[in-house]
Amino acid sequence: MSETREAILKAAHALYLREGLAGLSMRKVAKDANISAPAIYRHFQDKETMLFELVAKATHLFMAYLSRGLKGGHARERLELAGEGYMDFALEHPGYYRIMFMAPKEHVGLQRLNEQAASSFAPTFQFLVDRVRECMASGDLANDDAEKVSVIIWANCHGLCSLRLADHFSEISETEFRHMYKQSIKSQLVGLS
Amino acid sequence: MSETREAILKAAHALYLREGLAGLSMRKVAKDANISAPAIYRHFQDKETMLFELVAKATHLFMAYLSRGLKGGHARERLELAGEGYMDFALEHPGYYRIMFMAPKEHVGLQRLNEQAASSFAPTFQFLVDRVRECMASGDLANDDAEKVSVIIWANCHGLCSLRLADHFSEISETEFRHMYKQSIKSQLVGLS
DNA sequence: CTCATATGTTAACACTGTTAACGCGGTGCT
DNA sequence: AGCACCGCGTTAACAGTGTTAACATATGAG
Repeated sequence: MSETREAILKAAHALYLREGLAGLSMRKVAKDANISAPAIYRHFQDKETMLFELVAKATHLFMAYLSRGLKGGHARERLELAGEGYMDFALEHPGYYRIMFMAPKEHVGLQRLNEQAASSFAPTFQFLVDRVRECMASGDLANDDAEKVSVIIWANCHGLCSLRLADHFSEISETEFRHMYKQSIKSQLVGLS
Repeated sequence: MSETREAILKAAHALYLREGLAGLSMRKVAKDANISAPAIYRHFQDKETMLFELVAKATHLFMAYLSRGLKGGHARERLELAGEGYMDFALEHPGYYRIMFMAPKEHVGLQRLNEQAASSFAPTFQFLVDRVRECMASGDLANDDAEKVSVIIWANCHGLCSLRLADHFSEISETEFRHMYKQSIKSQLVGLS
């Protein structure tokens, strides 16, 4: 790829992690990349597509976290470990998590981003579905529509993580949160088995 | 209250519902209220506090939806109905839901809003805790830390609703979604009882 | 009557994303 | 070699943003 294109992405990456989406302006990115702002538009259609590149990287990292689950010895353990990987990703990379799952399309004018993110996210969702199918095959989960059950599990994980990241219960310590998260998953799996 | 203050809020309200947060600009609000933009600042400290007024109204409406649960005959039913009220609110007033629960502080520069929203939200959370306590007393839920269990339930509801509102599974029809939501709550309560 | 206060105005500042117009350097074609 | 093209950068500019300063006007109190 182009030299400066990488520089732009690197600058945008760092700036986003430093100041969040609100602080991410094209002019700042340009300055950090030692370039003028309009030059960015030689490499990216607009701000949104530039952002999407970051999301793509984040999705890659996210997949790595989920894949930790594969270390598990049996189906149920693999599913639970994947769930913990999900939480680890959210807590260790809140900036990424926010832009991946918590940016409502209308809020910042990111319609297209969401669509693209959704499609790039498909394989990681498939990973979850696979874990669920595995559990249904081994009897760890009751037989049912695997995709639907996956969504339910995903929503449970996402609910806790997103509320946490939106500071809706910041009074709870991180270890308490992690504990609650695990318990929530376990009790939910009980309900689904 | 002041005459124009109400006009401003009304205009902001309509504009937000019409164009979302991205389209809500002080100048547009001013124009809709037949006023000049800086005049707004005679009535509100800044955009954020103006928005907070809308959130407060939304919270009021939200509480009404939750309270539908009280129609239930016994503890378990009241809890489940409250959960459905939660979903109804999210689906019928997605704009409100988004700004209440899905606006990450850093994204739009709404730090203070989130804090205030959190405090104004406290009573509605208390309502959920009460329902949970009731279920523990009646034996519908296992005895445990009621607040923690409430958070887990809330997260489950929020996870499904927020993913839905973020268009993360827009391929599912609304009736399918409602069905899945109910099933998710039921199975979770099984896990918690 | 006068003075203070509340409430509005216009002009302006410092930003934002984005486009237009221009220029420079290298590459390929005749 | 000359010339056109094109990728890549520049500066200037546009339309929009939240917000503040400076100024005006009306209203009510002493």
